[in-house]
Amino acid sequence: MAAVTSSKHEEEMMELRRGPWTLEEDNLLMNYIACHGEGRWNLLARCSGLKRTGKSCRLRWLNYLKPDIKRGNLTPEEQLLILELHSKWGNRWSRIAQHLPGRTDNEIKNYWRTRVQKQARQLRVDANSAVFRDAVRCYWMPRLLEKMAATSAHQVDPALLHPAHVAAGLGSASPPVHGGQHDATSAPGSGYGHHQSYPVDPSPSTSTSGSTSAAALPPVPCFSELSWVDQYGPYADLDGPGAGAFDSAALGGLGLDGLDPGPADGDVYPDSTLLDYLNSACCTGGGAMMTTMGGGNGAHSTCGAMGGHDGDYGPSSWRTDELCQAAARKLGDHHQWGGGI
DNA sequence: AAATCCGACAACCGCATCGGA
DNA sequence: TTCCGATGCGGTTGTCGGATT
Repeated sequence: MAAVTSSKHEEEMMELRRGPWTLEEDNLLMNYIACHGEGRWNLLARCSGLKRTGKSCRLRWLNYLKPDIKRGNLTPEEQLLILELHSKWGNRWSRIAQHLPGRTDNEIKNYWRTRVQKQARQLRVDANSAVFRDAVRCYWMPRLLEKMAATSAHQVDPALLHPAHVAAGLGSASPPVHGGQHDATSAPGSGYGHHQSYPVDPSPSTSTSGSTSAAALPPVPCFSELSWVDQYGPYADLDGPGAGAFDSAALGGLGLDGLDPGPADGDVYPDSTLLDYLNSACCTGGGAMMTTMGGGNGAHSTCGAMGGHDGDYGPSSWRTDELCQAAARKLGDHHQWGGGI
């Protein structure tokens, strides 16, 4: 452990910086990488003049400064892909990120923790439980598909901003383009995240605080309106302590991106309509999934029985490509699925 | 208007893995 | 084969801005 000790000693001697990066540090890092390329992060840290660890430099570059980093809210397509891939691979963030060009594992991980896990907590189920995956699959995903259909119909491009700052910004004082909430309206150079205001030239962000483009969407069925919800509850027990209450109150408070809160909106979906909607959107081959779900025959996860294969998550894994195709058909959209998944 | 709470995300930390000597 | 530094990965924390009270 002598090496570790001396390394720590070195770090102490260098008075390593921590916390938010400054514009000057970013420029130093970008300049160095432009000259020497990526990699050899410890050497970079020593030679670039940065008082940062190699790790910190690497992270800053990969998660923030790299030119092909895609900024902006995750599109419905990307959210859908994350849900799908996470169901297959679990918390393999880097692996998932490989399938979302321009997105970092950190970004995906944060999305999962702040959005997805929050919903699971509200449902009082484990985010990795079959119950929650079913809920996601049957409600969230169709809504995302609906959003995708709406988006493509209106020719609205997702708010994706490409930093593309290195080439143009080297040596300049202009920070890369990446808004706090990644608002597309952020002017170039004005958009450091709301946590990334440099000590100098704070560049206020035009944060829109969060939610993606759900505003234009039609009313949506919500969990609390579902007749099968209460029946489904008992099965949640199978997924561990505290997982039993798939209750209406919690469900009614859902604020999933793509799911409206429900009753507060004043729109009421007759259950029959809901069931039709869900059956047609969620199931292929005319399987009466919701009926089976509500049947109370002890089936733990009907969705899981619909073909969980090819994944590491066992029998309760599910594939969404068929689901997506079916839902897209239902929505009159013709998204192609399956490529690369 | 001020205080407090909460959501979101950048950054850090520790551990695992890889690859060269 | 073993050692050790470099790198990658996932979990967690810190901090800030907006929302709410």
